[in-house]
Amino acid sequence: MKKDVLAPAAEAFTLTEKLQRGDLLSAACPSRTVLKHITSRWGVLTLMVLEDGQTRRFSELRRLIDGVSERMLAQTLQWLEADGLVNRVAYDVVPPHVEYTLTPLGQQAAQKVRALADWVEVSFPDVQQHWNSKLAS
Amino acid sequence: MKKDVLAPAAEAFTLTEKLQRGDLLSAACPSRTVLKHITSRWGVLTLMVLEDGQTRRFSELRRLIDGVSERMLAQTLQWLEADGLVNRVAYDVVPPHVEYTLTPLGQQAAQKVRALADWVEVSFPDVQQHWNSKLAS
DNA sequence: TTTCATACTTACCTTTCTGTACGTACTTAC
DNA sequence: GTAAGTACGTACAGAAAGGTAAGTATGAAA
Repeated sequence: MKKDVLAPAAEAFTLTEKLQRGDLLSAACPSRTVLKHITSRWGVLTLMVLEDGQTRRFSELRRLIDGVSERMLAQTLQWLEADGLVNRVAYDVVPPHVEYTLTPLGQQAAQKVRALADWVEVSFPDVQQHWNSKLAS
Repeated sequence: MKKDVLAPAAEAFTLTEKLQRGDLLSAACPSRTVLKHITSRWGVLTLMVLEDGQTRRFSELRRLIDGVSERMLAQTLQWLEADGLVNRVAYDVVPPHVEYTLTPLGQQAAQKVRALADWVEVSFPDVQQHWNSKLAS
């Protein structure tokens, strides 16, 4: 059984690497991992929900994001947390209580995600129309 | 065409369906399919590359998007074409020649995608720094 | 007293994704 | 003459994603 990898192995690269902008078109660029987390099936929806700045509990997120399983939500939140996009605060109480919020970095990402998501929702009728018109051919 | 055959059901559906905005938070909403295509591993990169408005040949895209296999690029382009985001023009010549462009709808989507991709590339150093700082804990 | 809710984790298994390899029909370059 | 490029389609297989079910400690509600 293998453990889920949250972040790639740490290389001892320093200044040069840290300061350089990622290049998504290069297969080897680790920025692809970040894109993967953000654009993952549940990552997009999670960021979308948190984008309004509200603090949400795990169970709240689970209810808001229709269809996520607990397993996947937990995994997605861990990815986003590891990337520094979401903040996790756990209270050590008996019925567990954990709160999630976006970090400043996460807010930025979430805004881009929301813009895309909004576009999809708004433009969906157009896409659907295209689907329908293709059926006739 | 077969539209007539489907008329009763289709007719009752059309208005509601065409005019309604998608709801990505609902598991059953078909707009999730569109999001899936756009945010798919190669979908994002394909839209990114086409975003500059240039017409690209299949092989060009393959070279620009480092790491895609022919199979996946073809599949991705078919999804985007079916959704009305990209335009495919095939010339019936012997060594195949096919050109891809964004449709107006696709341009809109691509702009949102590019904004997100740009953010990822620019903010990647921050994420990386977060990865590194976590290693110490 | 039994049940439920919380925030996960883990094991197990199914579904989906993705890469590799091969075929094609013909032209151009070497 | 031979190899390479073009834009795919298809079959096969391994990898990854994702769902389901079960377990946990405990307080609160029924």
